[in-house]
Amino acid sequence: MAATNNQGRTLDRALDVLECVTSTHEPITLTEISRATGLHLATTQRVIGQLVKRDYLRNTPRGYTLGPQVLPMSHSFVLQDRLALVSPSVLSALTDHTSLTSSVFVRVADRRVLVSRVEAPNPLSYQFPVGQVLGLFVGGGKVMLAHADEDDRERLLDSYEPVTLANGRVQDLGALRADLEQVRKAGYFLAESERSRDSLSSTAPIWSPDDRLLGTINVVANSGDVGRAELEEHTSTLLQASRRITAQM
Amino acid sequence: MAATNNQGRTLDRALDVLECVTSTHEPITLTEISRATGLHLATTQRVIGQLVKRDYLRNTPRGYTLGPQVLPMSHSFVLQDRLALVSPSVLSALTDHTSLTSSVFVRVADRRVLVSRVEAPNPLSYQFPVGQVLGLFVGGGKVMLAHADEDDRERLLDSYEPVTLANGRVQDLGALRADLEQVRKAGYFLAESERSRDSLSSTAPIWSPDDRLLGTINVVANSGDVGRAELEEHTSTLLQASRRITAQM
DNA sequence: GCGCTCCTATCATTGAGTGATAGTATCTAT
DNA sequence: ATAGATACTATCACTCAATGATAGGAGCGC
Repeated sequence: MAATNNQGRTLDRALDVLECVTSTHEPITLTEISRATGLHLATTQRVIGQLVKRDYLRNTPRGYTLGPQVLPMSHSFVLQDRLALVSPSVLSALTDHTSLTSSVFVRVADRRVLVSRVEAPNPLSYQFPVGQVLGLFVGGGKVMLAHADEDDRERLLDSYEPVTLANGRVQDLGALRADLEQVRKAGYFLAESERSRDSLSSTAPIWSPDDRLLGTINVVANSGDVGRAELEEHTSTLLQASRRITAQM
Repeated sequence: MAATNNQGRTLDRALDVLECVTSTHEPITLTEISRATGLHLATTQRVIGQLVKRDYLRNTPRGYTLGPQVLPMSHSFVLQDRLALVSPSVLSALTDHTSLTSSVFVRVADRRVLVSRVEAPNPLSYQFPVGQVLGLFVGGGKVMLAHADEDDRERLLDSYEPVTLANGRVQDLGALRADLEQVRKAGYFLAESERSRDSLSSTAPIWSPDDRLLGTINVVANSGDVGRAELEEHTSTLLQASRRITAQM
């Protein structure tokens, strides 16, 4: 599950367990965790015991789930993190101008995580989706991947396997590389039903004042409501929103 | 900061560090964390190094803050936890009937944590407050304290120091005990400007089908908008909402 | 310059984490 | 009922990773 380093092993293993329960969005049993993480059953049990004692995990009849102790951390993160603090007002303005749902993602390990979102006037889902984890190989994830360090990017691409997009197309490594090149050239990426069907999204990178990649910002629409050309017209607004965030960092 | 057990020490200490950064809602330096947790500087540094490497902490110029890796855990918790899943619909109905903001809290260690909230038509704050941590000695916290196990409750009361409520009254141990008795007798608690000024709240316990305390549910209003008598009238609605949650657990 | 604080790196010691083993509980199938 | 899975809990000797004292850099103010 993670690098098998020999320093900080105990903590690393505990975090492996936590992330294992996190990525499974259903209750998971002790033995399943043990298998998924590759840890000895006894070790797994000891770690879990500690995490349960401190309310990071909870033991339900159907297996272990995350415990309520994880909530204060996210709450505190949102109050501490500069990007999370700055994003909402910029996203509100962006959604006002475009009437589209807008979001900010940041890179976490080999994924991206939703940090802030403002729903369009006609909201899609009720559930608060902050913390949702998505991949780097489809849709707006490509923007994050395109601007990653070269060695980092190549490491990720080495493990890439072709996937079928929501629009039916099979995306092989060549097509992905072409998109990444396109992202770097154009400065944004417009995805047509890549991650979910009948949706269009446009994504731009967010840069720090010293030109490091902080995350991505995007707008998303239903294909029925908005056409590709119409979305293209919002490109300058999107890029401007990105720069407004940069200015406040 | 936590029990100085000799089993699971490494993990316990790491969690101490995490919770230390969590409770401080501002960046905090290495040495400050070392002092606050009582850990050796070298130990603190090693733990932090691991947590940073895995994006649970982040190193800003002004000190350490939480990292984006904490967000997926909360997201997953909300998708996994029965109470968090059930609460929103009940809270929506409660807010519809009362026109008041309604919330569900659960106990975490010696505190309570906001798990779900539905804002009143005239929303108070924009910021998403789920994960906010509050105490057990004021306002709705008393409901949670009143129904805790006796030894647990006495342990908490042993460390109690009189506090000044937002309404100006000083609450000594006797007054607190009287309120707890009142909570158990009446089955709910009406607080007048205890935690924050010019606010009224009414809080009821949430029971599991086998009569264990799961959390609390409450409604809160501005003193200007709603009087005490008016809030009392919503008591049966509040208790009914609590029972609706119990029925779905 | 000196002194102070904060952070990083090194390394011998040791005790906490480890994992094999055995024991218990629960369920299904026959 | 009995057998036989499967899932979980408890025990304990070994050993390797966590520990913390120490020393070394980096930055800041006086």
